[in-house]
Amino acid sequence: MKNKVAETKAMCAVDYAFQRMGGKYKARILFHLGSGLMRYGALRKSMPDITPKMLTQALRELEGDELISRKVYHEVPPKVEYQLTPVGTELIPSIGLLCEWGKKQMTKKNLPIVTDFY
Amino acid sequence: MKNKVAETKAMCAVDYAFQRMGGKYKARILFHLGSGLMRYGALRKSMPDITPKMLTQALRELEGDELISRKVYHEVPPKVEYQLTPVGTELIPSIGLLCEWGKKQMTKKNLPIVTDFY
DNA sequence: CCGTATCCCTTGCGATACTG
DNA sequence: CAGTATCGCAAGGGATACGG
Repeated sequence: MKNKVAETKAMCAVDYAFQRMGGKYKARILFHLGSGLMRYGALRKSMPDITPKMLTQALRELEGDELISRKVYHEVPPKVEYQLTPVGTELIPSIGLLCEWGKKQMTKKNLPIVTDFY
Repeated sequence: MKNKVAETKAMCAVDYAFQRMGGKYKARILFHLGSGLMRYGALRKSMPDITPKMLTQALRELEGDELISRKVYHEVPPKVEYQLTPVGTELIPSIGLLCEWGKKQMTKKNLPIVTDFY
C-alpha cells in the first residue's frame, strides 16, 4: 500500500502539486479545513456526497503528504481531529483563487452554486 | 462523445474548476499556453511525456470548455494554433500559484525540478 | 504536420455492510 | 464516533500503428 508516486525522477512543479491536492475530493477537503480544525464527523456532514471510504482514503493520503495532521483521542466515544499543517495552509490561497474563478464562471452561466454545507 | 459532466445540478465551485482544469495534463497545458500562442507540435515538444492521443484529447476538452481556442490553417503542411481564451487566461494565476507552491516544496525536499522543456 | 484507431490495463470510485 | 472490508464497475490512461 504505497502512496501513489515514487518520486525518484525529475518532474514538473505543477504535477507535483496536482498529485497532492488533485483528485476528486482533496482540494475540497483542504478548503473546508481552511476554516480551522474539524472532526471527522463534521467533515462528513459538510460533504455528504463523499462516502466514508473515500473520505478516509483522501484524509490518509493528505496526512501522508503532510498537508494535514490527524489527532486521535483514545476515549469513548472516540474523537479524531483534522487540521491543516503549515504546508497545507500554504495551499489554501491557490485553492481559494480556483474557487473564485469557478464561482465567477458559474455565475456567468447562471448555474446553481452550492457554497454552504457542501 | 460528450464532455464529461451534465451540469444540471448544483455543485461546488471548487469541483467546477477541477472538472475543467483537473486531470493529469490540463493544468500543465494551460500553463504552457500561458506564455502565448503555440502550435500542436510545439506543445508536443514541450511535454514529451504526453502521448499524442492524450494531448489531443485534453486539447479538445479544453476547447469544449472554452478555455482554449483552436485555429486550423488548411494548407500543406497543415498548421494548427492553440491559445488561451479570456476565460482560460483568468485561470493562469491560480495555476501559477500552485506551481510556486510545488516548486517551494520540491526545493525543500531537494527534489529535481523540471522547468524548461517539460 | 497533425492528428486517429485500436486494444488493453490500471486506477479511481461507488455501494453496501460491518466493527472497535 | 470514526472508521474497515469487500466487491465490482467504468473511466482514464498507455502503447502502438495508421491516416488526411
